[in-house]
Amino acid sequence: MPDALHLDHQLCFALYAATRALTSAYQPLLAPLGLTYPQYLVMLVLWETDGVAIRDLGHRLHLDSGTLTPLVKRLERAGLVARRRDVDDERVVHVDLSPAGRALRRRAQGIPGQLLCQLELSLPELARLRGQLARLTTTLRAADADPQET
Amino acid sequence: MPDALHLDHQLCFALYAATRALTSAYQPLLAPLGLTYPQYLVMLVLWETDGVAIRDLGHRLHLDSGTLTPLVKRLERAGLVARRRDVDDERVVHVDLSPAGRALRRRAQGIPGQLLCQLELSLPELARLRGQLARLTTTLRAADADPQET
DNA sequence: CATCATTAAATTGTGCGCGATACAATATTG
DNA sequence: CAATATTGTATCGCGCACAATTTAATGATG
Repeated sequence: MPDALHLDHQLCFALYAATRALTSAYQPLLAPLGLTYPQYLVMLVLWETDGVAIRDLGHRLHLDSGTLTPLVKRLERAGLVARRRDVDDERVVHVDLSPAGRALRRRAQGIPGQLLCQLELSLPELARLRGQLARLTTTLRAADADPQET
Repeated sequence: MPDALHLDHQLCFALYAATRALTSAYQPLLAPLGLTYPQYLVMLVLWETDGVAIRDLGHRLHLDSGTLTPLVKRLERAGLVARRRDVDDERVVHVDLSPAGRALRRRAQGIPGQLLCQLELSLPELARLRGQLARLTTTLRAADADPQET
């Protein structure tokens, strides 16, 4: 029946379109800082936890090394971070903020607020939406790890 | 204050992560059909509206020609569609389903149902979430077109 | 009729996102 | 201690996503 394929479009596509719209909205705010949206996410983690291992960056952001390695190298070329091998386990690479990387934090302070205005959502609505999306992500990851689902 | 940058992480990142989790969930279902997720979206439109112009595909999916031109060419190489110049306006390219492209529709019928099971959401929850995301997308696009927002 | 602005595609370049693979370092097992 | 398995990065290739530029065709204007 045609309805299923049409409804499906409405469902998964809404998420897909919203993400692209949101990252587009970030772009003009991040461009003055010289950051892309995924780079901004990495910087958010670093501003919370300087010196984090690439492995843990991947766990926090659900990104693999194939994505993070070149991204972090671009941040390094931009002078925002430095890479450092762990002394005890040389497989592990830590990412340290440079002074410029730390300084950038102040210029990023206003971004969340500016975007919140554009969203035109009440804080409860926003919290609810965020919770639903987080639950959706968890469910999908669980289903992925666990093949047999109804 | 640190909280703003942390809260922002929770908000925008939830959307970003959910989208990647959802497209990952589609992949094993689409791989047997030889389709990627964006290609699947294009096929959904074509199954509804055969012969649609690439321009109108872009409007429906909010994707530009830089994305759609190579994507449609890959679908053409796969034998699912054919490209055709408009006779009245040769700038316009129409995309027609091939017999194989039309036949693929039947094999895609089960996909929405299979994914719905993995989501573990009630239909009202799902409809509500979809509605919120659609509204979010509309709001962000409007803010983009209309520079001055509080 | 010639010119010009507009529009639609195509092209080019950068940056993800991720599967697959390779490899080195560590941990585990017999 | 030696063989094996696991873990963390790095590399490669493909497919988006999109900005910027180019090309081509249309319609409008002088």
